[in-house]
Amino acid sequence: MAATKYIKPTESELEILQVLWTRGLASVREVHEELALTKDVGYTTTLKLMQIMHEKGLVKRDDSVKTHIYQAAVSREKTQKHLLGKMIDGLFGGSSTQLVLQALGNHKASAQELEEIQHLLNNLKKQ
Amino acid sequence: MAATKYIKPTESELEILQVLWTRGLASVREVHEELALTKDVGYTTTLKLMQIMHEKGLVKRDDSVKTHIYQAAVSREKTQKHLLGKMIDGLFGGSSTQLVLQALGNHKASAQELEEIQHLLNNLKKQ
DNA sequence: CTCAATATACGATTAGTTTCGTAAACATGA
DNA sequence: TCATGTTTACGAAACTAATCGTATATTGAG
Repeated sequence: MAATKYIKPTESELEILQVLWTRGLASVREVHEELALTKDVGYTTTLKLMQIMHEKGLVKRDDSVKTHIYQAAVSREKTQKHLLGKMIDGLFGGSSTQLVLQALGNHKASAQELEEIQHLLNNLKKQ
Repeated sequence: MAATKYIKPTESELEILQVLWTRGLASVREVHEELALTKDVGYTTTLKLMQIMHEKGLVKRDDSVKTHIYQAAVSREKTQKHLLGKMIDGLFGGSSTQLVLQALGNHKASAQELEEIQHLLNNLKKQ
């Protein structure tokens, strides 16, 4: 039983996955409209990308109806984990702590968010 | 006065920057030997990449001697900050906290590292 | 039914990345 | 000197990503 090889989404593919992760199900049109809010791109470009993603197995689709309905085939969490791990190894010398320090240092977090982190930290300390 | 545009290093370029960041100064040969430890690549490939990086302004070099000596022209911290910010926006919905939770959850950190994070956390809480 | 709107499919182009072969310059030791 | 090894420079090939034009199919309004 072959472990299905992890496919690294390209940047454009990630943008599309974003939309699918938050919407669940979406047509090419819907995805495109959302992308078009923040970038200037043609409809067929979005279509083509989603077709490629389908070939790669990044998305699933229901093509029993004329307007195909897509959904992500990879989970947000798995993808985050993979890319984060890659970044930690490649850019932070394998130290997740360095990454955490950098992230917290540069981006503002609310008091509530800090509490969440404190919570997790307490749990980790217990072990 | 134009803000010098941020150049995003490619994956291969990042590998080279890694070496330069830790060594400070290095010849192509030295960088190549280090890369060759973990990947199979020809010498001229490394050379070419470093030449391209020089054109892009990612590295500086002293070519007053026959064997050119290179060093990074972009700092590790700035690069980390940039790529991390991109990842937070693109993959974690803009929430650095989500990224931190994910990072701490998946990678083990030593007690000492946890203390470092606790420190930073305390400082952030005070504000 | 026919026309217009909208959908998918697909090929081609462009740009960027990575790779390496080959040539030319240069230094060094025999 | 001259042969050898090391270096840089350069061009081109192979590959990937992203873009869009055009053709074709399908649906629905009139």
